[in-house]
Amino acid sequence: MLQLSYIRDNKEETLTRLAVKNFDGKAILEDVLKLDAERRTTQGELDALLNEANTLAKQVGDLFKQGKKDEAEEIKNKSGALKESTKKLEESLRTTEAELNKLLVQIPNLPSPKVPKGKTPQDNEVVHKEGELPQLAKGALPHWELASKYDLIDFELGVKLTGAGFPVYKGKGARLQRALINYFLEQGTKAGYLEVQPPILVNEASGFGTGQLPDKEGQMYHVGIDNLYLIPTAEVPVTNIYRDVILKAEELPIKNCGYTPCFRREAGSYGKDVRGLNRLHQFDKVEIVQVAHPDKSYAILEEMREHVASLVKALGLPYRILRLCGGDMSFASALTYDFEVYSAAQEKWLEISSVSNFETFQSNRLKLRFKDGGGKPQLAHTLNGSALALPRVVAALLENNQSEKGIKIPEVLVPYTGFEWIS
RNA sequence: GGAGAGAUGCCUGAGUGGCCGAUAGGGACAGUUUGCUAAACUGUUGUACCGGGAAACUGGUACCGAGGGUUCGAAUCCCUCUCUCUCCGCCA
Repeated sequence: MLQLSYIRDNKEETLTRLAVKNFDGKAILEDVLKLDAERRTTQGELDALLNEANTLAKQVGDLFKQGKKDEAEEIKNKSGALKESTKKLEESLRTTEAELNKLLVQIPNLPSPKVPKGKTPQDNEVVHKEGELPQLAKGALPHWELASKYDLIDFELGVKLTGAGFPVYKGKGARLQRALINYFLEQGTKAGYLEVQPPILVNEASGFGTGQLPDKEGQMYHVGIDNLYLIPTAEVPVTNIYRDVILKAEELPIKNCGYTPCFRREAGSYGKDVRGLNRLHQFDKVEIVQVAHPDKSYAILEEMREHVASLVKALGLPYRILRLCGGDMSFASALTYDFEVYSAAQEKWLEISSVSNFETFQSNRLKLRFKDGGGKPQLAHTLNGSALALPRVVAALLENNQSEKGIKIPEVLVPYTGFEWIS
């Protein structure tokens, strides 16, 4: 959620930057500013009335003590009359605030000045590319066929138990999952992130805090009986740790990492994009989250990008980093780097990580602030990134590392898998 | 799931209708004292919004789990909800 004070003081700037995200904010901003002005007038009037009512009430008390009953009664009547007007004003203030809020949550975050213009993924800017694209022998298989050839993942069994998009990992397939999770967590810890293990169901307030609610309700699984949501990413519980928190400046930056399963309904997807591991309803991910001082957040974004790059590199996967264009960015992000690895058998790039700076967009909702010395609390910046999401890493590893001998496990993973080959 | 107790500031905890934005203790911070440490003493110690001011600051309003009600006046009384704790039941 954008800060109202910022919109008020920088209307034109806001419009221009929203346009980079292909968001025409003209009408909504007009309404926001109008409601804001209304709100302030109403509050001014209400405060004046309440002030009067408070003064009168005090007088009544004093008069009663002095035994001046008649005078007290008189003021009581006066005060009672005020109540009508304060009630009306309170009601109108509440309505105005609700309307204002409803509009504010519909406005996406402003993209940082570095964000390229554009509408589609084709307009994303490739900022880095590394690793040789593997030349596979004839007859190379896509990962879903490798998965069944070596009995690593059983998609049909998952359908039986739950439905499509809930695979069952078996044997070395399961062990590979566990190895990747451990490896990623270990690297996160080494990079100074505190490992946390959060709940994977969250309440509404948490969903709102990171921006999944109210709009993206349909993307999350909802446990109606208890009104809880299955998390689509660890970002939600981990970032919400800091909801309604005022930190000390010296506590920044806060670095957390965590592994969780993630659940996404992925309503509306279909076709070859969802084949095999490409898109699942349940998947595993290690997430890194930072809460940063506003002056440092972009340096930290680069640091996080480096961390993710080091993981991909260590796994020996050819990858590229994209700076997302305005049209392809998420609602809440100010700047996003996407990591894609090349999947040789499918001959396409698969997104395996997304690293973003949200600036104050989340913290404004979360009321996540920090205090510098005796100063006023100010909003912190939040950042997060996948480090990494497993399924597509697994897909790329299986496909790129296949040969007649089987599938070669990257060296860094061997201590965690306990085997060098899947064959 | 059943029965009971409770929710107050950074923490503990007092406060049963006006003198309460809120006693006290602890913690933290600042100052004084001290050769250092410790101790002692003094002071400070919330957030949001509206207004004034260049600013330090200052006037007002709201906030004692959340929402409603009674009243001239609510932390305090009433109702609803949420959560926590204790005991019992069930249980990895």
